[in-house]
Amino acid sequence: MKRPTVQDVAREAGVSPSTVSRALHTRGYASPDVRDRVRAAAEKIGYVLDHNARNLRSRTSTSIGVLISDLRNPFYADLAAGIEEELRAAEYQMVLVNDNADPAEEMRAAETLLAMRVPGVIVTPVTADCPRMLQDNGVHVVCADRELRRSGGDVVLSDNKAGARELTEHLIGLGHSRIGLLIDETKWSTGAGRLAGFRAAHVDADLTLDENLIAYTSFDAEAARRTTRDLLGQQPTAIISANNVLAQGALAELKDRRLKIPRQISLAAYDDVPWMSLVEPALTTVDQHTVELGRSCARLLLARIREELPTRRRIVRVAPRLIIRGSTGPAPRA
Amino acid sequence: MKRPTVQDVAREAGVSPSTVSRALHTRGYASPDVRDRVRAAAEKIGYVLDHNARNLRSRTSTSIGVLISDLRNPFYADLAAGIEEELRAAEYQMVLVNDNADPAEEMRAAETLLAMRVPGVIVTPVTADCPRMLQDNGVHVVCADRELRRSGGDVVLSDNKAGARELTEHLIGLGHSRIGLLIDETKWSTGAGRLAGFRAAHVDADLTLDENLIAYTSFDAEAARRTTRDLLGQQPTAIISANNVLAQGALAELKDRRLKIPRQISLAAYDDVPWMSLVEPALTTVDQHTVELGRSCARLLLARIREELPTRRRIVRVAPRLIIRGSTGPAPRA
DNA sequence: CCAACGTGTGGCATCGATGCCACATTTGTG
DNA sequence: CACAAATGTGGCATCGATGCCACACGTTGG
Repeated sequence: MKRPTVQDVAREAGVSPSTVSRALHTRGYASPDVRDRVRAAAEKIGYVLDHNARNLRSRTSTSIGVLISDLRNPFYADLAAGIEEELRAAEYQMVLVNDNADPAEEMRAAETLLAMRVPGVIVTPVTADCPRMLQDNGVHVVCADRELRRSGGDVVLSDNKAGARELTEHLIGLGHSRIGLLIDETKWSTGAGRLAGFRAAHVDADLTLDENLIAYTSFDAEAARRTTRDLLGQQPTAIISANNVLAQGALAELKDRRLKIPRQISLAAYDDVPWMSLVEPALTTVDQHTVELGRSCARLLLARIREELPTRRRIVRVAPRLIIRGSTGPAPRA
Repeated sequence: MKRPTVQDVAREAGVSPSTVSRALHTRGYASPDVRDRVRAAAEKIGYVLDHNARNLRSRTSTSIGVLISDLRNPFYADLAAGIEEELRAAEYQMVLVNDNADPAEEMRAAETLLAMRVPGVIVTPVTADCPRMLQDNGVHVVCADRELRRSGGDVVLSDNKAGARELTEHLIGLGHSRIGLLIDETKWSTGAGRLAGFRAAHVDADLTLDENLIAYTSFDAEAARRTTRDLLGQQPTAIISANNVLAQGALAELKDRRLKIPRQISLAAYDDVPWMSLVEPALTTVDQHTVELGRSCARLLLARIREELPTRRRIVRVAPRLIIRGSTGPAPRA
């Protein structure tokens, strides 16, 4: 299977290969007349640019690496969709890799991306090693959704603290004073921020927070369900789940116990995903604008690649939005 | 930013570039001793292969194009996740493009993939032109989820007819004789198959199907909702929605009307997605094994690329599975 | 003891596009 | 009208890895 090259187009159009290259792909001198002739010739013989050759010669690439944990989680899917949309508009391609939140997989993927000579990578980092290694090799990095200490690279985050605070305030405003928080991790900025917002709202309202109401669990609906069961022993009148996966477990447990939401207990979640408005009652949530988060990542990365940004590290914080639905209501009387 | 090349490794290890290439990447003669020395040298100076150079020279690539409609739809996300999983295991990369089911976008993406010299593409085709064009250019194509007439290429499908038939039989078995079908398209094999299965079940049960019960709508939850409203005028005792998006609309409308599911009306859907088991009552569905569908696509494509398959076009049909949940029950008495 | 062989290594051209420079041609200016 | 500047075009080397061939060994068998 032999495809035509610039040489062939040159012969067909009666010009030199250099001219073909200029006329078709790179900007630079080429008279309108020649441009048309070259374009016609290329069209006629079915010429298609070879990205590998171009990338090799010009030491660039229009492929961008995207490293996420799990495409099946709507959060990551939305993020990827936003990224892809923006990249496509800029004539870039997205190389998507699932790392299953496994440091080894993440590192392997990063090495592959290095080999592809991608100019940039967007990653929801598992380990600081990965972004750092990429940067050490001259690849621009944007960390999405979380910030790892000393990982380097630009960052795009949801303003977790503000979102969690607002959500908690909403519940406090409804008279809840024993609010349970279901959370999986607090080492990354994501969980840490949400926890901080939760605490801050208590402080602001002069409420002492019973530490037993903070229920640590693992990133898994089934585990969240068991943890919810334990948490209910602490007699909360409302539960906040720190992300969409944990919310599934919490909801399952509450329904299983036939607890009336929100009459007997309120439920709310960080990270709005579609099913949350389909269940009955629909869940009060914090919408992270995940697709927009993805778009921001891509825009930021492209700006970096084009060297339009000052050297200084940039941190973009996307304001979340509280969506009040039916799952939160006044605290029941004790 | 200058990275080490095979030349540098060769110098470091005291061998020739050819030997480095053989020792590190290609199979071929290289004594264990030299292999180790080369590996050590590469490690030491931080050498990373350049895929562009390799691809150019060897006229291959380990990137695979994946062309889908909408990553935000869990069906496509699962498909992509399955594909990526299998590709990653085989040391291939996934270049993912959303075409928004737009023929022009699809074609543009296909051209980009040609330029990348990918050896294969997995596509949920919008137009037969796209797979055909790719094949004309020597790219292996696997069509996922649907078959377009004369599009060429291998195909991986859910056995839509069998699945729809089984689902319909389940409802007929519950005593339903007026079953509404909410469907968006019947031109592609997907919709056509589901409709055929729906009809076949009626024939098998000696039921005459009232054509007014087949409600055509567009691929959009809001439209599906309006169509459901109209469909209810035909007095169905059960509704089947042909995919997960339409199911959202149908459910919303039934809930809005405060119809008791399944006491007053049963609801079922083709294409199981997570929210369907979270709502109350959980939806009876047909699980397409979407992730496995994706894996199959990737395996098939890789086998093609490795030329392990006979020339003849292959059609893989993945058997779906009926999952009975709470949303379907006995037909109400007339 | 020498031919035939197997094994491991190096040399060189090559994949296709493009950056850079030299040069030809046209246009503008004093 | 001459000379400088602007505008196009072609030639050639180059990006980095690898396929292919030639060849230098050491081994085996007649």
